[in-house]
Amino acid sequence: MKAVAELRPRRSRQGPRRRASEIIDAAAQVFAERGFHGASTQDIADVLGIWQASLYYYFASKEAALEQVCTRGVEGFLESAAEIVASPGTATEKVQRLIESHLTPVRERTAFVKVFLKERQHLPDESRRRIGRLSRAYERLIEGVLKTGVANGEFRADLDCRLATLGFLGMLNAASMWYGKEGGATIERMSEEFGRLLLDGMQVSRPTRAARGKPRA
Amino acid sequence: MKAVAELRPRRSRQGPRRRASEIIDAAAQVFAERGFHGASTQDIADVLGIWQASLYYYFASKEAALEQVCTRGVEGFLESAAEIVASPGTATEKVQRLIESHLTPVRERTAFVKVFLKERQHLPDESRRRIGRLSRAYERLIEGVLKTGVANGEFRADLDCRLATLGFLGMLNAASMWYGKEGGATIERMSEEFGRLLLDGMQVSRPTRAARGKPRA
DNA sequence: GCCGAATTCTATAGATCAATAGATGGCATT
DNA sequence: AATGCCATCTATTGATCTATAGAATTCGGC
Repeated sequence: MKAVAELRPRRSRQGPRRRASEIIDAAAQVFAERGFHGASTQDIADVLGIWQASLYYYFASKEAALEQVCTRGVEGFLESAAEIVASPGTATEKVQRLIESHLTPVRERTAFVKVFLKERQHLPDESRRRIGRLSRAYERLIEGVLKTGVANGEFRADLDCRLATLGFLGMLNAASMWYGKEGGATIERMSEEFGRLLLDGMQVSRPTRAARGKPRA
Repeated sequence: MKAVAELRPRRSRQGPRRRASEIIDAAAQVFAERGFHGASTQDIADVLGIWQASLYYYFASKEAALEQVCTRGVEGFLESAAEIVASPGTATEKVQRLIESHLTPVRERTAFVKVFLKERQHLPDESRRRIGRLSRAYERLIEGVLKTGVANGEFRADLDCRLATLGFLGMLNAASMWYGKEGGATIERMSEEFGRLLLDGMQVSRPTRAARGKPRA
């Protein structure tokens, strides 16, 4: 429809990639708010103050835009996890660092991470599979650290590493959904609190829960 | 389009609510698979083997169908949590029972719970607010149990009850997304493993993580 | 075998939306 | 100040989808 052309400051030419990145930022924001199918290309154009058809100068299809958003949503996770896994340190220390490195993109690229988590299922087959492989590789890295921890006695022998990995990711990924809406929930606080919750539940040797469960009052 | 009329066994008249419930089951299944906006009413009709327009005998609009699905997706959570909270027992015991009661609907009504979790944002204002109130009341019940546990010394004094509640729900809700896809992940196993993870992370008095973190190998 | 209600079908209106094609205007460089 | 490219606009097409209206069919009960 209309696109308040009068108010739009004509963009001076920036680096060639710069404007393209603004377009994808807008797409990420809109997809995060309304979902991929719930958002129209018009919605994206409105954020930018340009006409709907102009978007097609930057991407070939709405699905291609989703792919770019999701790609930015996963990028970095695998790399920094691999770095942590390869570095020296106990499994406990690695888990703590994995938590921090998982939450950092949530602060830096909230919309991208949200879209990756909720909308990647709507990607066309090829890119969905590509991104699915990345996710699975990431999960495997985490699960590997847990298994190492079990093997060397840091973690309980009966820890179900697969379930613990899924629980770990479930807890941390939920954070991306309410980050920004929950007042005091900073990345630092979450890293600390979730680190304690998860690590204390994995580690060995403590009295049974039933025994400790008795309240003193 | 077409709706294989030859193959469809004409439904004999069942209880008045019975057929309506089958329609909503189909909607839940389709919404869970493709998302609310990604699913067409045609998709729902295809599952049932009837014509798209016939659905409107059962609901007034696609959004009304979503509302019915989401309502069935939340129902029971609040009631059984309230019952647990009101019953006698330690906070530890209550948390364990809250975990089990949260996961049970995931087995019984997987599609409904998934749709509630992922699609409720697309409900029209009024019903979204109604369902939002239910969710928040549920969260408050859980947070209340954690606070009680901190107050009576079962849980760490420095436990961030709000974050722990959100982490708790994040972990458990993620389960509904992969339940059925992860081979050995039964509700019982998950209750047990997630119970240990979360409770051990909340309870008091153990050596520092750093000290226990040293591997023996 | 007929009646009436429950259920499904047929036909279509009306809206929305992604995507294409080509025109237009500005800006940097010369 | 003329040129050429980058970015956006204008106009439109065709597909898809929700929803409505009313006709037709089924079935249980009589």
